[in-house]
Amino acid sequence: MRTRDPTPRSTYRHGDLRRTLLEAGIALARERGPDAVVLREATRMAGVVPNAAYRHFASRLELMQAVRAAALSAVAAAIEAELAAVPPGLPPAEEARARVRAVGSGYLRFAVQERGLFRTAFAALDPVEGDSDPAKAGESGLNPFELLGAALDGMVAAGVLPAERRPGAEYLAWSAVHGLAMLLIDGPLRPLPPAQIQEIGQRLLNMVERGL
Amino acid sequence: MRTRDPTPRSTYRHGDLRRTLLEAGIALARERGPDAVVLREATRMAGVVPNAAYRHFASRLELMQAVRAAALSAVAAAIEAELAAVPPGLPPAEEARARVRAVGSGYLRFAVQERGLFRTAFAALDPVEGDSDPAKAGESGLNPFELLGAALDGMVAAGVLPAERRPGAEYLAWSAVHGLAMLLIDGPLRPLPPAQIQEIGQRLLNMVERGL
DNA sequence: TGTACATCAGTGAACGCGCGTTCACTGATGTAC
DNA sequence: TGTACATCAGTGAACGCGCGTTCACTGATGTAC
Repeated sequence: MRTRDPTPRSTYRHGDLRRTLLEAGIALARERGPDAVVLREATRMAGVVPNAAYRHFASRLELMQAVRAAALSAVAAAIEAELAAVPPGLPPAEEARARVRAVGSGYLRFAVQERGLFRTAFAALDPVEGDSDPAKAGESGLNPFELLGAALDGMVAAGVLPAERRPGAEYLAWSAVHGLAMLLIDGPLRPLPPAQIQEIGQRLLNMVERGL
Repeated sequence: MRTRDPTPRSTYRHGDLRRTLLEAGIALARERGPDAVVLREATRMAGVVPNAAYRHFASRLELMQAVRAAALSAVAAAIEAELAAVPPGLPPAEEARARVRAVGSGYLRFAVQERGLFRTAFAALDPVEGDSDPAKAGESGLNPFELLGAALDGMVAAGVLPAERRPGAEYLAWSAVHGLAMLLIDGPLRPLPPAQIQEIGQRLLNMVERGL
């Protein structure tokens, strides 16, 4: 399993091994999901002896967590990109709705386009695990969940969502979108052509909008 | 890792090793999820030498698939139990709605109570895998997805769901419920107390009902 | 500006582990005569 | 009803694999004088 050339160095020191290992880990996660993030493989890709990794990560788990944080950032960035594409100048109610939809679309788009990273971002690392690291943020400094929360707040502010329905609403919306992502990625909807994926995604967002 | 006593036999022949191995596999999946379904461990639990398994399963994957089928049956059975508890004598519209909710509740209940089996039932077996075995059925002979479909058909028949919205509706409903199950099992909602789990489940089902 | 030295990133070799799987076997069972 | 024999379920021993991780090391770097 040669995922990347061993990149022989001329120098004894590597330069920035930590970053290189992290990027190797991300590449593995992108290609084959969280289980593919193997410490030895990352060092191979970096052209370095296996135990060199221990200068930078205390264990495989620590590397894994760094990769996971990067994957979460990437999800946030995808959502932010979609938010940035919301046309300006809409009436407030429309804009608020469009922003919530954008969060959902960005999430779904990322799931489909970066299957391995998406699974890495949300995989339970271990059967029972602390999981207490704060989810990593995107450019805005918000993680995907917080971006969704902000969009929902916007709906309340625009008078589109009754305030008494706001608490916990992110869990409902997140559930719907996350569930569809799973069905598209690992489940029976995997073979769907892009156009149908797009359509079912929009229908799901309609359901959420109407149902919240 | 002694998960179960090795159950020493007195007879040379085992009797029903296939069933015993399958049950060992199910026990492992129940306790620690799909990755815990390890061929050697199953034979240890059965009190048999590792390669004895090959008389009954061609490979670890084949055992895994049998365990997965059993897990899917268990999901279906949980849903059927919830369906059976729908009170009789409701007006048709109410009953149709109650049945759809029952499918969702059964699914969620199973996910929370049988975390390991649930994950096994829906885990992608391998990064890229055929997945073409027909989902195993419960008592009714229907798998979870088909049970949901039947309940939705009931809503159309009762005039509660416009027929033109019926096609594909199972994917929307399934997404929502499956997503919540994931958040409850592996995600940030894991620590929620049972009462709150119940409440958010009902709110989600409200959203689906209203949004479909 | 030049030199001595502490630091510490990466090396080399090796562990023990548990896994799935293969091979040639042995001995209990049940069927044919 | 009794015996010979084919079948085939489970045994025993061994493989090669890749993994995470530990140990004592070496040699490039950069700082203090």
